[in-house]
Amino acid sequence: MTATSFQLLKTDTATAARRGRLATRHGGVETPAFMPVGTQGTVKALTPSHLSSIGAQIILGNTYHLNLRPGSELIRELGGLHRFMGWDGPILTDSGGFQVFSLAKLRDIRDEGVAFQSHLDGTSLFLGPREVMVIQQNLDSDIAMVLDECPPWPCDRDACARACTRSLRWAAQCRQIAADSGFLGGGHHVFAIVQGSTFEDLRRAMAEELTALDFSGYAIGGVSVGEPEPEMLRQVAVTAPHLPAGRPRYTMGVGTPAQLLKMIALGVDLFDCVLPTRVARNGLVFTPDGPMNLRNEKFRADPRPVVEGLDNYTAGFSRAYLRHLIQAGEMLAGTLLTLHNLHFYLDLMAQARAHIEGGDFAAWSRTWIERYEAGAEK
RNA sequence: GGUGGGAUACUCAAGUGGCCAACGAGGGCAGACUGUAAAUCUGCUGGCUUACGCCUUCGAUGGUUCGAAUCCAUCUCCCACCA
Repeated sequence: MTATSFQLLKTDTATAARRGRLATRHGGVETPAFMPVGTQGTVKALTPSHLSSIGAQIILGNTYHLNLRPGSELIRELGGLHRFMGWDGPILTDSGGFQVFSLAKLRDIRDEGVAFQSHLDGTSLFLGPREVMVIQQNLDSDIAMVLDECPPWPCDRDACARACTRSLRWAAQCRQIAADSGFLGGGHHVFAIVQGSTFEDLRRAMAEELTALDFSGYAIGGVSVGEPEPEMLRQVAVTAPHLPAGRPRYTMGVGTPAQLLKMIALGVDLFDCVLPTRVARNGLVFTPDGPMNLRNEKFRADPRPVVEGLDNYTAGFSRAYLRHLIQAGEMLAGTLLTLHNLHFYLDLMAQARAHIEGGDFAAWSRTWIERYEAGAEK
């Protein structure tokens, strides 16, 4: 039922990079793609029209957060998340698995699911496979993620194996619930998530078992949880080859611009990360020469745009003005920098797609990464 | 002219004999941020120094004291009230 939803248009010869197209009920996604994160039904500081203007194809929402506030029932009554937030492109919703990690002090993992204590008011909230699928169905998510347990780094092998076993069972249950409820038949997707921390054999085994269950897409989870970059890349490198070639591959929660290119070369198609949006609100912008802290005094009178040649609304303002907005605590700073950072990411993905199509992805990305990392060290 | 109150680092503002290079806030400078408990958090903010430490500071000058931002005297400026 999902076999034709992902089209592999081209595979790079020098790397494992892929150029693809994912169909959803709310339109297609050209891959490789970066998905801006809109946890609470908004990509922070931006309007949907901003997102469209910089070429965003698909955004994220979050099961845990939206169910706590305003509640998935309410969103269903009001026509689903797309209508509720005014975004009619595709939406992928995370299952709350990351909150197992990020809200570790406020939850209790059981075999049946995860009992959370709300970070807002302390009330109890239970998220099991059924709950997360019902919530994501209420949200009318185009791509629902299975419930998973995202273990921290480092993680001992036994704990990791238990997390994998639980996550695998939850994935199978989510898959079944989605099929029984008609969610899958209605054209929605359910993506599985491979865990396994730093243990290659656990990752491989989980990838193979999930593949046998036939999901519409496969995510690599358990990265960007505090591990050093080489370890992160290794985990992606050892997992991606065990995922089915005909389905989209999604590395969850990463990364820097250079990391994205490195993972595209490993055969990853989709990414999401709060980095560009979060750091934007803290004054940091991405450039081809590495990140740049616009708060710094050296930009006080700098008349140049953030990055030459990147055409978006923010490009009409000087670094000096943007620095002024940051210094003055003006919220427009968050908007303009977020717009820039996301456009930088989305434009980078567009370039990657073009170079995969053009057959020179390896050389282009090597040059791009060299320049970026040389600038980042300064 | 008289009486009372006040003058502390970039700003506001604590501190009334040693624990004071001096609380706190703001401002400034810098760093962090990777499936968002984040428009957040952390560090520094007299000078020299990696640090130990040394040096110069609390309106000015002089004094008391082993020791003063803190006590005394005089002066300068500011505020309030009375003439």
